[in-house]
Amino acid sequence: MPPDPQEAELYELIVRIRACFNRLRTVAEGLHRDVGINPSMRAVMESLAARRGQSVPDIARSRGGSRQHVQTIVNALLAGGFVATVDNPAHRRSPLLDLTKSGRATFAEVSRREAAPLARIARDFPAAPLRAARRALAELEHRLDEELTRT
Amino acid sequence: MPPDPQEAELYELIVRIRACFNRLRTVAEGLHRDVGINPSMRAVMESLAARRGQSVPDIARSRGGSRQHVQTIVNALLAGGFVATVDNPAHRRSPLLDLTKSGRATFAEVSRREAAPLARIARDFPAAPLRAARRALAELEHRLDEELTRT
DNA sequence: CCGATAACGACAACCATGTTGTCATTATCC
DNA sequence: GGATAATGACAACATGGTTGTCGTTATCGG
Repeated sequence: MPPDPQEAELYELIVRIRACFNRLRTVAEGLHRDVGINPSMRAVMESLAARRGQSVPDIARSRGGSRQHVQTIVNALLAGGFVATVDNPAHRRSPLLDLTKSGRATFAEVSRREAAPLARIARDFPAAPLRAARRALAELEHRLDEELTRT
Repeated sequence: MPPDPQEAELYELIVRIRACFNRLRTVAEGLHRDVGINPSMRAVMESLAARRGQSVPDIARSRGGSRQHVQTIVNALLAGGFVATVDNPAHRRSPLLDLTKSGRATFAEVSRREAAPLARIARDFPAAPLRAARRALAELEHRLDEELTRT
């Protein structure tokens, strides 16, 4: 633990971020159990829910992942019938993707499942600290980006 | 995004937690590059720095991980000469562990490396929101634990 | 129009981190 | 002293990726 109080406070916040992240991940895993998708697949479905008709490289670019990784996720989604291909007028071999009816239903189901825990946790959560935390983490995120782009 | 403003705020906070976590992980990876250890190994070393003379199951219990996983980490630490075994008077086949001189030096080096980014980020960070964020995340952590122990 | 170049799908090979299960050995408890 | 729990060692597997390569397909500059 750093001696400087401000740094100690930041260090403690970082510890909390890690602890919360791990718990959030565990909760998210529970949400996705038994619906045939995992959080990665859900993230890609979210991209397609926000903007339909994207190709695999489109999704990879918008999400920052590798093209190959997104491809494997999309392949799993295709195998599960959650997304379907649509002819791409701009590229013969690179089809556009869209959620199927089943894919939309599964996505909605996961969203529905997460609503209850979210409401339970948000209920009576002190509003002002919540806002402050969101803003502080946005600032921290920004500073970490600066840290990462240091040459 | 949930319609309720309070839930939306919480949702946004969760998004920020994930974003910060990923950046923190990337920064941490940079800190460990070229010193021969990874963050997992460092965590075990931290346990040993805090209390020397623990056995593998001791560390596993205190850190919540599986015994086998800690064993693989400890094996890597032994192979790298970062920790050494000490005879365990209470168990012939389960030696106690201790950081070697090299292990202590490496641990100190990583700690030293992280001091600079920590100080840069903490510098001029608004103190009140930082405290509020730490407290809010502690509360969130607690509520997530309740969520996870729901039957 | 044509050639170079970039982007694409598909596939394989890895890698890292961590879990789970099993076995023989060793402590511990009744 | 005998049942039971704890331990090290090892294998198998799961997950979520990355990296590299290949042949094909668009795109852009001349």
